[in-house]
Amino acid sequence: MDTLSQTFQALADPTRRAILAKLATGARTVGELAEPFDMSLPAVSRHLKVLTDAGLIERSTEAQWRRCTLRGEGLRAASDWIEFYRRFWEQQFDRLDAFLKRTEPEPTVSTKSPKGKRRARRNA
Amino acid sequence: MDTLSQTFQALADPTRRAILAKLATGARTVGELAEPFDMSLPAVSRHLKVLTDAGLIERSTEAQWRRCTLRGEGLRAASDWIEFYRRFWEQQFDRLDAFLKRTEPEPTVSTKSPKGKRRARRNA
DNA sequence: TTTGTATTTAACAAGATAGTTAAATATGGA
DNA sequence: TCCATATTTAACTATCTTGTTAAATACAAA
Repeated sequence: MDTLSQTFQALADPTRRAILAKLATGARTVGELAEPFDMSLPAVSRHLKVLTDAGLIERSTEAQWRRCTLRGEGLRAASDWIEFYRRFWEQQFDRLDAFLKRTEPEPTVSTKSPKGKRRARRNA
Repeated sequence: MDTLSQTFQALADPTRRAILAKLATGARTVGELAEPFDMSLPAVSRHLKVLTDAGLIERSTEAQWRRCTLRGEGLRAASDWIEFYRRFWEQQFDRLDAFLKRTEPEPTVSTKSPKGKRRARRNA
C-alpha cells in the first residue's frame, strides 16, 4: 500500500487517534496506552503496530517495556496533501465571495426581478 | 462511524484521492471520472458514494448525468485535526533546536571527548 | 413507446480489518 | 533457576471493503 493510503488508513480509527492524542502529551508504554480502552491488550498492540508501520510512532525497548513516542514527521505527507485541498477550497470561497460582490454590489434586496429564479445571497 | 474516521477512511484509497484531484480542476460526470481507471463503472460509482457519504463531493443531476463537484469544506475537520499535530511536531523541532543550541553553542566539532557516545548534531 | 446512454443496485467472492482468547517470548529480580 | 510482569504472536471469527457481472433505473430523443 502506498504511504499516503497507509497514513490515512491508520488515522481512520478512533482508538488509534486517541493513542496519538495521548502520545502528544509524552511517551507511554503499551500498558499505559491500553489502560483507558475497553479492549484486550493484543488488540491495542496491533493498533500500535499499524501506527508503527505507518511511521506515526516510534518504539524503543526499556527493560520489559516498549516505550512509544509520537513521530509527527510521519504526518508530513498527509498534511501536505490535505493542505493542497485546503488552499483549493479557500480559493473557492474567495472566488464565490468576489462573484457575489460583483453580482450584488448593493446589499439592498431587489424585489423587482420578474419571475426568474432567486439570486444567490450570502449567508455569512 | 464518526465523521473524522469516515473522512480519513475515504482518503485512504488512491482511486478516491485521484478522483478528488481530478475534481479539483472542475466538476465532472461519473463517466468522465471513471474513464482513466482500469475498473468497472459500478466500482467507481461506489467510490463516489464513499466520497459523497464522507461529505467530500456533491452531486447534482443534469439530464441523465450526475455531475460531481469537490466539496472542500468536507476536509475541514480532518485538516484541523492534522494541523494540531503538525504544530506539535514543529514545536518538537523547535525544542530540539533550542536544546542543540544550548548543548553545543560552538559549531566547532570537539574531538576531545574520551570514549562517550557521539553527541547529536543537526543535519539541516 | 421504443431505444440508447448514463448510472446505480444486487448478488457474489476475495481479501483486509479488528476483535477475542490462549500460548509464546523477553526481561528483571527473588 | 524459577517466577512475575510486559508485550507480542497465533489461531480463529465476524464484519467491512473492493472488485466483478448482470439486472434495474432514469432520462432524452427518435
